[in-house]
Amino acid sequence: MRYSRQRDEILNVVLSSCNHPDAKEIYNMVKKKIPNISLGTVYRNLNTLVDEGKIRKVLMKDGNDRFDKTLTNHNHIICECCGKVRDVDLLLNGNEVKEVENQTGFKITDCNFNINGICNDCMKGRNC
Amino acid sequence: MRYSRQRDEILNVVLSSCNHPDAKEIYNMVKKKIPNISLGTVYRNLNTLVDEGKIRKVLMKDGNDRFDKTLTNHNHIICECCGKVRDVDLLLNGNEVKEVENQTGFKITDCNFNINGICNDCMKGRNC
DNA sequence: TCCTAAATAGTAATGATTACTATTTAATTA
DNA sequence: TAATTAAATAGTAATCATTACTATTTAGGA
Repeated sequence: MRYSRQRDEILNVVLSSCNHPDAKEIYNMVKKKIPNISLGTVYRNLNTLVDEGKIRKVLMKDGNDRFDKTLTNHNHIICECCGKVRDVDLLLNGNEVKEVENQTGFKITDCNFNINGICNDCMKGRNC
Repeated sequence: MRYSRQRDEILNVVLSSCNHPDAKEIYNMVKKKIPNISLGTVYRNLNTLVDEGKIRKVLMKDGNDRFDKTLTNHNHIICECCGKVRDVDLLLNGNEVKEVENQTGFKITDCNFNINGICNDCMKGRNC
């Protein structure tokens, strides 16, 4: 793995993000530092960084995946109204894992919750 | 909602499926009865049937969604090796829902688990 | 049978992502 | 320090599931 300024800036953008940015948003942020960076470079390096375990990918049901600087085990809740993504401390406990494994004969490797809901702002009509 | 033979056959195919077929597989099955059916018609009617609550959509992380005849609340476990999808009886219980709602300020509308694992066949080297 | 809006077939468009290729560059070696 | 080479990039084309569009067909009521 060779150093590249592009990958370095991409990592910085994700690590300094407060929300869960998607590839295009990351691309636009990095462009401020490296104006001629290619979108393909952003995608390639995001995947590399995920493979290295330096960031995580959040799979969205509309297919527009997002990226996450938080590495501790957690899941996400997504506002159906405004699309906001929030971290959630909720995991399958050991008993639940065993129960599913017994029920299905599968060996669980990982489990992510796609929780859908309405956020407080949208509930109060602030957004949509 | 007007009757159409196309929608009727599409529903039949999903209801008589044992696995969780995707749109292309459904299209190919229906083509045996209605050779000149359009793929767009299959997609449109699958979405209509989902909206009507007659079938369900299973969101896959590769973006190639599948369809499910089972309407009772359940989730899915997916084999990372062969792609097989199996139903799982596992839901958030009331306490977990409340806890997440308190933690996030979101009102949960629905929650689906994307559980990944290795199925028995693949574990025994039968598939991949 | 006639009429009209709903549904279809066939094709084009969309949009996120990946693949491809000539060029650039990190970093090793002489 | 300069030459070398494989890894990484920029820019563009391709992919692939899905949706949009439009002329044509059709269900079902008058």
